[in-house]
Amino acid sequence: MAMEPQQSARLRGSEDVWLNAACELLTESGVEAVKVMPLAKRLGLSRTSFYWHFRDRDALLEALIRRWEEKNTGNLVAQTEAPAENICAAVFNVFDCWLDDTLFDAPLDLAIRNWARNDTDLQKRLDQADDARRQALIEMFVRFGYDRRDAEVRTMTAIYVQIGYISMQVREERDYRINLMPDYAAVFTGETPSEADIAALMARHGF
Amino acid sequence: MAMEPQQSARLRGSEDVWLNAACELLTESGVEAVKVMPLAKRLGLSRTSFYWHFRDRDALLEALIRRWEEKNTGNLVAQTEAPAENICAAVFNVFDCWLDDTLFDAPLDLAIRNWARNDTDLQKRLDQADDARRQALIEMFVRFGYDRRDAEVRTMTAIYVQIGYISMQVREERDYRINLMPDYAAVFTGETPSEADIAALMARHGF
DNA sequence: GGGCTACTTGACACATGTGTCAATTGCTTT
DNA sequence: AAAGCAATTGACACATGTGTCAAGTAGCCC
Repeated sequence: MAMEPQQSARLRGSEDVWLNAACELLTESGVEAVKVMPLAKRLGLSRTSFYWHFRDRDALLEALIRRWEEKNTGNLVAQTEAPAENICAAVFNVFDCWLDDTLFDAPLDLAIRNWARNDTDLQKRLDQADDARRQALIEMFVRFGYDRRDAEVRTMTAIYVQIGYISMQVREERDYRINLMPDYAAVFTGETPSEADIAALMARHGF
Repeated sequence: MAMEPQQSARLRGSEDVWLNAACELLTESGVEAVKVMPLAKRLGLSRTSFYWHFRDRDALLEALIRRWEEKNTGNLVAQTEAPAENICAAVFNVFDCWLDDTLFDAPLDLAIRNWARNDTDLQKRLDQADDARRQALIEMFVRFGYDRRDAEVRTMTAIYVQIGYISMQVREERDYRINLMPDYAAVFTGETPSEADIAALMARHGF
């Protein structure tokens, strides 16, 4: 055991080490799997060492929630507000989230959703996040001339598709996915995206 | 405790009693919650009594999977094949599943999906079910003149919306939901449903 | 090299879960 | 009322999880 070189430079960071491992376990197997004992085994550390960094298991779970809150919703809302010439280009801005892991952590979002089903407090925080995302998308459609009711249905279509997609854990090649995006944009908006907008989307993501 | 009259007529059924309780726990809180001890507590029975009806916990879980397999996919596929005059009417036939609990158990579907994430065997069975549903929907769109690629995108939109909807556990009034259905049908198909088809959908569900 | 601090450890106490077994209860059938 | 089967039970043995504590180790600053 413990054949790794002692990284004397990075003594600080043990807290993050536990948190990262917890995040992996959370996204791989759900909250129920985030237990101190398996975590310790995975890290090759003593189980009790955990309690030097976190008060208890609950403190670790709270840290996980904070990490999620600080990442996903903010970027998604920002993408709906990015400047765009037409509705398809605006939708493509949102699609950036599904192509760029630094903008949105889909597995984490899914894990939080599943967790919230058995945790009333977390469900409240999640509802707030969902509300913010919904409002932002509706405003985006309205800004491009859709009437409110139509904007709401198109927003919910886009949101449900996104949640359904990550919920089914689809494993597609990146280029397969990006190739379908113009088609999805057409369904979501009812308009056919222009070649220029498609090219811009592609270019942003290295195609 | 146990104030219920002893239902002497229905001694047989204890197995179902455990299975139903397990199904409730599964849909409410996930597989991790389907444990013999809490189950016994909920039923007001001794924990060990369970082992007279099932060999072990795994046998109970297997029974839960069977119950799901025998219900959801079959009805959904059947609805895609129901006779229809046009694509909107066909989509409305599928929507019957989201309005009639006897056709499709959405919470159970969600619970199975979450469970499958940590169970390779179950994931395989789920993949087969999803494949069957996908093929059936694609054929439905193709039958009404959509080209294959378009049919695939529209199918995946419909499937993701459905999964996303149940994954987010939306709680809407039945009549609110049915009122939006013509709008969703329009997004999914690109066609506006006729008043007659809308009226038929409503009538089938008592509106 | 002595001591500080950051971090790790094993032993202990306890809760909740699984599964086995021999004994018991309570309907029905005769 | 006796026998028989269906269903239930408590005691036992064991695994995995949580959290506390006092003692131990490693790097670093003087």
